[in-house]
Amino acid sequence: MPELPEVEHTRKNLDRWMRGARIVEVRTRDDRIVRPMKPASFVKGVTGRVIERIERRGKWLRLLLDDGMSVFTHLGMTGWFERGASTDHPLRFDRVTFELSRKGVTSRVTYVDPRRWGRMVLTKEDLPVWSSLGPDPLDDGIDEAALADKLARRKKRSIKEALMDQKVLAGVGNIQAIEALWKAKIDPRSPAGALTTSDIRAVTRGLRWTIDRTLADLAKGDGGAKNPFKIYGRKGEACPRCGEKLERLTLGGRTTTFCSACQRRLRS
DNA sequence: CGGCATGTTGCGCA
DNA sequence: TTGCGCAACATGCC
Repeated sequence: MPELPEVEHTRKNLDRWMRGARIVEVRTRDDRIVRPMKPASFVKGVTGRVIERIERRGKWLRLLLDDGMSVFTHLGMTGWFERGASTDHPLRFDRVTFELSRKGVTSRVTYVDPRRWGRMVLTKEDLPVWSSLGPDPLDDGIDEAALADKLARRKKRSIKEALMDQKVLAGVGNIQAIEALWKAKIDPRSPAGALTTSDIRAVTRGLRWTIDRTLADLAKGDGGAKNPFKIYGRKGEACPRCGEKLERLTLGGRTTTFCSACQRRLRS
């Protein structure tokens, strides 16, 4: 599920579901999600704690506990959180289950993750990867001069790979990069160093556009039946802007949809 | 059955 | 030292 908009949506949910609640019981038998900690140690460490606040940076979430510890969480490719009642049947692919109590009201929040690429790390210190993240487009905004600097230092990388580098901007993933570059009319293969100031402005606007749009879709909460994106996953379909056939290639090991007719290929 | 998947990390090599 | 390409992780779904 998760790129920046989905994780932000998750943060809002967790804030409503968990903030101010006490963790009265935790269950996990999965030794991958909480690695390198043992499941039993994780359970012991969080049981009885009150969740004071939920933060997000890029695709990472952080639950701050009342004893100064934090649970850093990453959803990997297929993780999500779901709320239910303490009496519900366990969910398929449940990995970590929190039984909560707040003002005498009990509830359950379950971390679900079929592929188990997600993480849940209980620690007092900031996770190094959390500290190394670049600015968050939603929380910090996108500073075009700072972005230009970062792109200049990765001048030979494709612009798409550079945007997905979490040290450049935190939270931009495959879909958001594809959609933003389409909006900016820039070919994803263009070297990062070839973008002019106005190209960088166009990319910045493209990112804001796709992030806001995806967030709005999530807020509507309409089951997510079909692909809500303009070009992601639409190889072979007509470009919604110029009508030419959308193409696909691989960049940095990731599938990339684009329109060679209306996305300009920049050269350095 | 084959192919593909919204992410991150670590390794080997130039 | 730095950067790049790629496999690995584990499993579902079309």
